[in-house]
Amino acid sequence: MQDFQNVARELAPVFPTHSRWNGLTAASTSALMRTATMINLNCGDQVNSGLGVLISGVLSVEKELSDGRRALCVLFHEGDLVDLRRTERARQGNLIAIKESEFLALDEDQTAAWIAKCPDIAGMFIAEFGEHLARMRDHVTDLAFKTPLECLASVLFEFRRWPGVRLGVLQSGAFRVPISRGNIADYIGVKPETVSRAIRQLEREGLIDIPEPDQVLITNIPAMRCLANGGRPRQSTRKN
Amino acid sequence: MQDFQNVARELAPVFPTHSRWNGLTAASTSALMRTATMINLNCGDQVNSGLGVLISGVLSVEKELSDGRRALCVLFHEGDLVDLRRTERARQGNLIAIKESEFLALDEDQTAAWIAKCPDIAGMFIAEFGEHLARMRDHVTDLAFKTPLECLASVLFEFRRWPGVRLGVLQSGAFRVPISRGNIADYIGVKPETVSRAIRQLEREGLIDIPEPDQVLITNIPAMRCLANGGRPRQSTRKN
DNA sequence: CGACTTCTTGAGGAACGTCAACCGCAGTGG
DNA sequence: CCACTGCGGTTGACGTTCCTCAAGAAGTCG
Repeated sequence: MQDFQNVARELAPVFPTHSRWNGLTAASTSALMRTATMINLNCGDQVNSGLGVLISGVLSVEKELSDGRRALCVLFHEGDLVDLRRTERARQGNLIAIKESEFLALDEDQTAAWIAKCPDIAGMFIAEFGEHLARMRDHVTDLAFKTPLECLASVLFEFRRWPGVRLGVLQSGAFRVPISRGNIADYIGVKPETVSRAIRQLEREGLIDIPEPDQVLITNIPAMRCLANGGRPRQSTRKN
Repeated sequence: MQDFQNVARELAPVFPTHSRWNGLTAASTSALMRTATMINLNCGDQVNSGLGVLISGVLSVEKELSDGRRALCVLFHEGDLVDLRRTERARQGNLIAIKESEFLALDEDQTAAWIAKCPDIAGMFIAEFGEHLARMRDHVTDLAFKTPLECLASVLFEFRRWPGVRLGVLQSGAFRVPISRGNIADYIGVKPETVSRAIRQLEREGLIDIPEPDQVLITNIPAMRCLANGGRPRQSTRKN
């Protein structure tokens, strides 16, 4: 009840501006809000709810192995629908916050009912899912056959597309890398050392600039794009 | 018109038995069918439609690079909803048939209208999407940090879960590997040679049996499961 | 039979993971 | 104020791994 009131009272500022959630009808929005609970998360916190909308920050589905290997198999940014409801699979992984975040958790049963009742809510879920599937296909492509340098270029472009990471326009496209190097490594399936070396190399070659440790400016966009699309395959082992 | 009649006349046998599509109401089914076109595909054929249901066979989203590297970023099996409608992303990839397949293509606009009108169709899409997202998260986990041997074990379990691959019960769980070694390689992000060596090794260690080149019997399920969950990390480079 | 494809096996090298050490920074406590 | 600790990031050395290449085996199709 209290949560409901908190959320409903300031309904307008809940969803990030320009997020597609603002396209819902007022009725659907308030219906969803009635099932919602806002959760504030610190970096590293695990999220118990598997359904909701990320208002700000970064969440990730983390999978760990007993020997310490760790993968971040999805990243969620602000405005994303988070839906991990299908848990019948073996190792589902944990939903964790990668930085301080605000998560609008939705009640699973009530939301399911609203999906059935409101076509626009169902359409929103379908649109979000389609977007996430496309994103994951890209990510799988990166992981499957790209070298670390290419992966890094690709993931930098991905971050650059995120809302809220762009710095002042005067900086001509510099943006804030929203997650740590270690997490980037776990996301692209390499070790932190490799990420560090790859970033150095991109910088040495003049493709990117690192004004601050957590900021990136892509100085040679065509070359980086080419790299992200597979411009640097593994070199031949043939002698001469 | 002709296609519609063909499909609608034999409506019952269209969807694979036990597929969740049979749970739709009769009205919704016939509504969908009215927008449907059955397409027969040979191995290697590219599918132009980006929306439909796979009735039999195997489809895959293939991404290629100019230097010949190739990745299969998703596999679809019978009963799966195929939806590649979001194409605003850079490199979308091609939907191709990995073996002879029957694909029930749906008209995008009409289907969108039916999704908005029929809650059970919308629910079906949402359920399928959720399932696919979970599958892709698992696959990303494999690709991100597993060794080829572990990947192979994991993908063998994935195939074993597919409908229609199980052989006679007398064979005690042997199943038909539905795709070629080369395609397995592209799916788990390694080279065909590595797949070949990994299969040999699993066989040598007595974890699996290969009665026919395209069949697998997992003889030591617990050990294989352990392997698939990360039981064989890279060995240390430390000298004792 | 030859031409072709797919799979297999082997040899060798580049690359990335492993380990270790160091740096800078933030927090803590004296 | 400084020492201590812990953490994230960086750099270097080294070795396993898996990719590259090549060649042969096995199956398919004409």
